[in-house]
Amino acid sequence: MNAIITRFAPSPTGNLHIGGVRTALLNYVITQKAKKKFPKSKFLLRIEDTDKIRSNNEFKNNIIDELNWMGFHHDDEPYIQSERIKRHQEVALDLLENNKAFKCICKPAELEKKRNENMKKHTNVKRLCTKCENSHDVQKLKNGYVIRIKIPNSENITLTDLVQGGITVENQEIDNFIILRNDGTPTYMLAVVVDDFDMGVNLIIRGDDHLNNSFRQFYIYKNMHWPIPQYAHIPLIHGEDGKKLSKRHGVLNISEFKEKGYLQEAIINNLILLGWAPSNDDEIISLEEIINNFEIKNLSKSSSIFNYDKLNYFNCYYLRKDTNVKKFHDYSQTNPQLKTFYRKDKEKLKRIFNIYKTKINYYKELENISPIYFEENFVTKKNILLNKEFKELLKKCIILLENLDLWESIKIEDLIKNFINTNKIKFISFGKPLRFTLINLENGPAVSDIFFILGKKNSILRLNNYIKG
RNA sequence: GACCCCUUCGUCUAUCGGUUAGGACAUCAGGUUUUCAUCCUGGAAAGAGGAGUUCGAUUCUCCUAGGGGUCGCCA
Repeated sequence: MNAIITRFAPSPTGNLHIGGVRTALLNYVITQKAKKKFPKSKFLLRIEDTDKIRSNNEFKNNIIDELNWMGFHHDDEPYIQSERIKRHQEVALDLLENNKAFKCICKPAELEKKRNENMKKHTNVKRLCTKCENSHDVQKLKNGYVIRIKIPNSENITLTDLVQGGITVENQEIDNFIILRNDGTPTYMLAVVVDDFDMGVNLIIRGDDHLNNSFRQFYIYKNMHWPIPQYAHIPLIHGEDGKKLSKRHGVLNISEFKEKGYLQEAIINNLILLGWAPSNDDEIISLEEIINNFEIKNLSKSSSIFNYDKLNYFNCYYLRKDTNVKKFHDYSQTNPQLKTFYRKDKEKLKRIFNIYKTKINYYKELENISPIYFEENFVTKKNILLNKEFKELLKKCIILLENLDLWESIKIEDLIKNFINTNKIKFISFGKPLRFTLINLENGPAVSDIFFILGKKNSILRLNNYIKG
């Protein structure tokens, strides 16, 4: 056994998606685990941008940035597939010269028509070009053709997949796929194999939507006399409707999760539990523990549905940890609204976070919560709770508050408790209108915490303004 | 339509032939609490259906049904 070389190979035709993050996570975890035994193991990143029309740099940068943000650092510089076209062409010509591939001049529209007809007739839709391979005229052409791979007709292939197990496919089910396009550029099917071989990739972990491709790509490996890598085709994540995850399922790009204030460890914890479970019952699990315990062979073969409730549960758990207070600080610098509050009074913002962290699922929720505490010309709204008796009590209470030197939640709480005791009233009958007077909300944090957030001066100002108004 | 894969509570899963089928999220009910939340305790909730193999099947085999993936000069 040797070092394990894995790769994450996204195409930059969109931003990094939660499904892609999971694939990257699994590649990363497996490689880190392997590194403990074989330090030369590597996790590579390859940008598959052979589709020039749909690929762009913005997507490429997003993928690289977000992968780094997640903490899935790759070894080596990112490989850019389009820079290796010459090499891909070389392999295509090699296959052609060795009679492992052939030129084809079939028109896409004709093949499309034939495919539809064959589907209706319930016959094979895989070998649609039947004439070109045996036509001397076509094979002698100097241009205006595509190059297709040759697949023997009567054999079958069995591949052993680390997740899916042994799978056998008849060659009849494999098409003579194109390896070099009309314009001389390589297709994905060729480029992916050439690059994986050249980079020494020996374990391919990818979505099981590629499972069928393995059987096609097998013939490039075989004809080039290259070793077949190990495969692990992981089941896809689905939306709540059981369908492949897509836009209509809501937030999906990792950038959006980041922007909302989800933490990396919550996302990782949530994703690793799709299709896998740790041997003990403890589902709160760190990346380090995942690396130590995860086994790809224990991954489920069936797809799983992405669940926001559980993600929120994990995020809520992690963002409350004291060790993650710094993350809130970092987040507040990336969120425009929180950043202005931070500049105004960073201590106040921090107090808000500490008091609200048991009530929120992700940081962005503080956007709606914070403004009331930063409002400079605060005016208490009308409310049925604010009756005459309350007003009279409040006047007395303000005097006590003004005399309180140490403005801390516990001290304030004691003061209010004493106050209600001496006045023989119930906490709730005084506390609730008091909360409303301060922040125009009936429900929320303990009133002593609200006082603490606002600070002595501002709290008393708000109360006095209410009394006057 | 063809090929390949899958099927345990609503969701994610545990179980490597014998279990009161376990856990987590969500949900419901109590309790703590200063409202909301947190937290604690408890409840309800599952082997797609049918054959077989076996003393015994959630577990092994087959069939059916349902779901998913693939079938591009996209990746």
